[in-house]
Amino acid sequence: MPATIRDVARLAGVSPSTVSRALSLPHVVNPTTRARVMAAADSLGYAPNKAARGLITGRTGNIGLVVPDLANPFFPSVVKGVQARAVESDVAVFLADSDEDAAAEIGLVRALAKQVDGLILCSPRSSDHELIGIAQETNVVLINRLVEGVPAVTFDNEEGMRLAVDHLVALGHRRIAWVGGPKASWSNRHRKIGLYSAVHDHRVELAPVGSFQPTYEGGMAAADQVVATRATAVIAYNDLVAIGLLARLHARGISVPDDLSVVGIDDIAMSRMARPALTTVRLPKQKSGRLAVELLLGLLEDRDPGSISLRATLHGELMVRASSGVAPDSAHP
Amino acid sequence: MPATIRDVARLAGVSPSTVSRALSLPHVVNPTTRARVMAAADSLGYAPNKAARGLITGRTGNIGLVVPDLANPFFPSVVKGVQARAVESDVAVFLADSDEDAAAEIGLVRALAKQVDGLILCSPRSSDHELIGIAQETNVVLINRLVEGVPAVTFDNEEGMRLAVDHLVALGHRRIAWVGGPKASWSNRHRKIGLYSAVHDHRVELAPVGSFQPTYEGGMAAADQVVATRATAVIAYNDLVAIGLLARLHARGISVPDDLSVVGIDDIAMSRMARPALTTVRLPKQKSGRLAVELLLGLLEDRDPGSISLRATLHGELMVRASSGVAPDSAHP
DNA sequence: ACGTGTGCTGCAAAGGATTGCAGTGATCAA
DNA sequence: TTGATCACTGCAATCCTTTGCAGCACACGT
Repeated sequence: MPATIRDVARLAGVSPSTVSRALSLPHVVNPTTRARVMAAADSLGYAPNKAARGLITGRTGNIGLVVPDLANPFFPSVVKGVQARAVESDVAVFLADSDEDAAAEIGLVRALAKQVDGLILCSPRSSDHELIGIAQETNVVLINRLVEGVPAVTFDNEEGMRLAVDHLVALGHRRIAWVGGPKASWSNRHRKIGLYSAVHDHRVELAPVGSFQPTYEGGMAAADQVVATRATAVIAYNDLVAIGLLARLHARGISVPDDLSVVGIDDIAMSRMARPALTTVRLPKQKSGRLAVELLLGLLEDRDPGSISLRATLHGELMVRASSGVAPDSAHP
Repeated sequence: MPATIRDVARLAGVSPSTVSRALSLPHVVNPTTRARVMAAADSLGYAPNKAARGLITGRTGNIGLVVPDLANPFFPSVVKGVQARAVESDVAVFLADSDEDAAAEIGLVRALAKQVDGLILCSPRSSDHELIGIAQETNVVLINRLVEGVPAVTFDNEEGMRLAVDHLVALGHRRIAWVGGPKASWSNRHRKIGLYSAVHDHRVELAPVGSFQPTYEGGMAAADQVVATRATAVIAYNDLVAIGLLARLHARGISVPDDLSVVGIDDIAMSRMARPALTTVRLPKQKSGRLAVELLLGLLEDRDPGSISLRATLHGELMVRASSGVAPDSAHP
């Protein structure tokens, strides 16, 4: 039903080859001819069939994006960034949601791999081994995960946690609780490292309360243990957990930030709207998506690796809001 | 790099045609041959090239999904539903975000239309006229929008508002404020209709306070006008607006639900976590996505229209939470 | 022994676009 | 006038699959 290159050729009175060249290599065809072709093309509303082109050029002009769970407010932001950057380069995006399931993730990747030029895997749940395997077969860029030899854009988690700790220490806190995320999580590991290093440097106490689900419920579950540590501040694995903490603390009549300061990391939209508004470390989520696309597009240009940078690290920014305040007993220690 | 049908054919000692048939029409090839082909195929990890197949069959096995804004928590749920249903039928999904821009929306549709079997447009911002035009060229299913002659899955907004009003009236409220959404919005129009009809039937007063952005900020902006109406309850255009109301009311020292009950519609994840938790009408968002895919797949099967239902209406469910309570003066009217 | 039917399989075209190579015609120099 | 150069343009092959049609071999009935 849509116009083909032949229709345009016939209407312009030239051969299909000329149409193809007029559109993609404008300088090699006679300006008069080109004008005629152009006119014919947009009188028919012609646009080349990407699939057909892909067959011969080996490039589809499509990329794939896999995320663990769109219901987690972190990921839509990343998707949006990928989207925005992709349309700028006239690239279409396949989206897949693995539902936090590593096996499903692999399946989606396999299904997508054949019809895209490259893949962006955001916070992949698969093992390093599997990811390396995938990276050998396809062009891959990781977001929020680092694997030997695979291009990636990551957040500086260590620095982010340091920002949080610096902030709390400046407010006079000397004993800080930590609500950890899933043990298997790459970012949990790195956040923890940054945290330990920061508290060590400041010579303040750390009270870890274990691993929890990275959800609102996880935060609710962790709250009582946090209270039991007698810390005056708590840093949560992420904002969702922090908001869960806020809810449970309120229910128990513990005042934030007067009795306890709460700090998260991510800065999802919800954090601004929490009560009290959540102090957190803003991670440039959309930017990570944009950057991943740029990395991927770069990979596709020069086939020779090494010519372009394969790593990008994004920095967080402390957003001081109402959930953090001076330590309760800092006036009379 | 990936194996082609010819590689499989060579390995199995048959012609490409036989391979093709062995995989898609198993009953027409000799069982022995088929076994040999199968073995060859998965020893090479062969999967047919969708683009090449699409070229000849006219079916790509891909669908497109366009949403106005992924940052709005309503849409990721829909996307997730579409996704989930699509993978079940081995269909891949192109996702595009129009950023609330009608012109961009059309552009994305045009770009996508050529490489998909059909399109799902969620809450499209374009005019009826444009949508009809698109529907003529491509298979289209709308979500959350009704246009003459175009298949669609919608929510029963009228009924949803009635649920909200019934609830408030039962709690003794006699004067209800309404914070409207964007004038151009299809769902705003229908929610308003349902609302007017419900309050009319119950013979209670309605105090509309105008149109606001469908955002947290919109809700903040509307709050003071709501208070000025002296209504004892307010229904917001959606949950985001309701949560904005909650925030501003709290800031002004107005207690919810003691002084004022607040009800939203959508039931986004955030609503459960609001303080107080928001009473709202849950719209089956994921389900709408699943259903849209089914409708679209149905359209692709039988080309003859009329054989399948072109419309689906989904019903909301009242989620009573802490933001609504008995009317303040209902004990002594 | 011959014709017919049956069950598989292969040939070749088609689908839309790109691209190396060859051909056309014009222009210019000798 | 002829030969060479140049700027364009067209032919045809190619990418990977699918599918209508034809062909082959075999078995069976007569």
